[in-house]
Amino acid sequence: MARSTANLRVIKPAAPRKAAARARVPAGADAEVAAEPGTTQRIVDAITTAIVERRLMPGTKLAEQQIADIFKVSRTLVRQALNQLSRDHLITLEPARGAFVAQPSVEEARQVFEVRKMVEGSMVRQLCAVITDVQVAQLRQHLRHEADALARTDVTGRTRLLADFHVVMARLLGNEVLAQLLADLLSRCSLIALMYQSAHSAEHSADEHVAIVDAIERRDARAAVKLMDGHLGNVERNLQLNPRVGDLAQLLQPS
Amino acid sequence: MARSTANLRVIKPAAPRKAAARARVPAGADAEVAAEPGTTQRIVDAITTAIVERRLMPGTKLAEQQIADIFKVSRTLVRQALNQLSRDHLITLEPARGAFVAQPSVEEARQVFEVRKMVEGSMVRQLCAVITDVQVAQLRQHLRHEADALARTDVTGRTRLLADFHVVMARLLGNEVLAQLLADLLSRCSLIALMYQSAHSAEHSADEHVAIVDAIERRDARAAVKLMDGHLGNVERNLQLNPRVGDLAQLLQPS
DNA sequence: GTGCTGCAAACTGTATACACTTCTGAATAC
DNA sequence: GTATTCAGAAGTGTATACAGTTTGCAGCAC
Repeated sequence: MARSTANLRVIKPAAPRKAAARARVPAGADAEVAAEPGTTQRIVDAITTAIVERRLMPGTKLAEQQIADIFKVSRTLVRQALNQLSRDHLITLEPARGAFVAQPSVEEARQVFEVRKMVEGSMVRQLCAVITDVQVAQLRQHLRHEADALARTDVTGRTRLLADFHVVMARLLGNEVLAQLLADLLSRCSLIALMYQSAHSAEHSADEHVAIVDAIERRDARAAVKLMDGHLGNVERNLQLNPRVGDLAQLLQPS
Repeated sequence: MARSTANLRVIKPAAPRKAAARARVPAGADAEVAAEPGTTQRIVDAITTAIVERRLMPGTKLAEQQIADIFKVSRTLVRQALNQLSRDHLITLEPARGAFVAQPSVEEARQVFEVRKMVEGSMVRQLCAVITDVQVAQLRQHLRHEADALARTDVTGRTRLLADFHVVMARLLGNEVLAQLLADLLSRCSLIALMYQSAHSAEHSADEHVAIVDAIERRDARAAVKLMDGHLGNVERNLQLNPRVGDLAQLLQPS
């Protein structure tokens, strides 16, 4: 299938100077981040969104050559991307068998939400102590975006914004390590939601976000923590944490 | 049964280097995978321990071919390992220039410790609520190991055990997601300590561990959280968070 | 002597080649 | 007709080849 080399050389550079992909912005407000069209990253992003937007269902096999053909690159780059995705727990790599869209177990889902409660509870408490009025306004604006997406029934944007809410709070603390950690957890949650969620009840989540911001604005740490904890509990409870597709191992367990 | 033998390739010469730093188990599936001495993982472990044991100083360049020669493999596997290490923040990959042992900035150090306080505070509180007497005994045993290493002035083992203490607690909660998250943070802390630590004051840390376990045994959540927070604060305060080698950018900043 | 230019060695980034494993399906045995 | 075996296809794991970039040094201009 490999057509002769010919001139498949796609000169993709055009990226003159690789900017700071690493979030290392000490003092200089040199903020041209976020735009790294690295070839591998492009593949990672494409597969990630495909999974999150439910175009790739859990358990789907991701054949290397197939993906390589799609992106017009060699398997080398595809393998790099798959490795990265596997470290994000979005896919699982089975030795000598290939890559598959991950099927997080019920137990894993439980653990992820437990960790989120720990991290985000502390985060909200901290936020109440140090947040400025300007930052509260930023949160309000995010809530407005959520409402917009909800009104437009923009499912994709809505889902993303609801998740981003949590990352935005981390960013407000100026803690990039925290933000990245939370982003990782949230991508896993996307997959979990995808597997176990019946009805999305997005308005419910958005309302709870509003309540949380209200508490933060009042600098009422205790209430904010409680609300966040309840919010995450609701999201988790909203999942059908009963075995479903792909959980054959659990379905056939107690025979 | 054995068709074409094919013994022209010695896959791996059974290197007995274990170092189960990060076990890559699918979390929900069959758990007979336990020890996978994958070739790539062997390189990752070797470099990791070399960094943590201060044989590779921050800023050191890691040339691919050089490492490939050492491990008698091709650059392909070395690159995989380097990618993994870069995601663990132990090295940084500079495009077209190579891999270097990371030099975490002071700001990054601060953020990592802040996250640790958040996560481990919640963890200890949770632990007080659910821990069993048997598990308390397990913690005590770990403390004993710490004391042993201290008595033997086994620097390497001591450092590892002091870090493991925190992961052990995560494991006691039965939360693998939490444990892995913490393990990541701790590996970054090793590097941070390596860069900024003057005197180790290991006994001090060990004593504080004892106090934490005491509080946990009493199921005194408030005290345990406070002790853990103080402990992490002490560790952080013990660092010389002033610019040092490698922080030239900061040193030359206000010119 | 100092500074610029350009070439060559070394190294990284990507593609391709090849070995080995898994899977599928058809032919064979019962 | 059902079960077993085995060969070919397809796919993954690793090595190697090749192209582009960075870097260090030598040579040249001034």
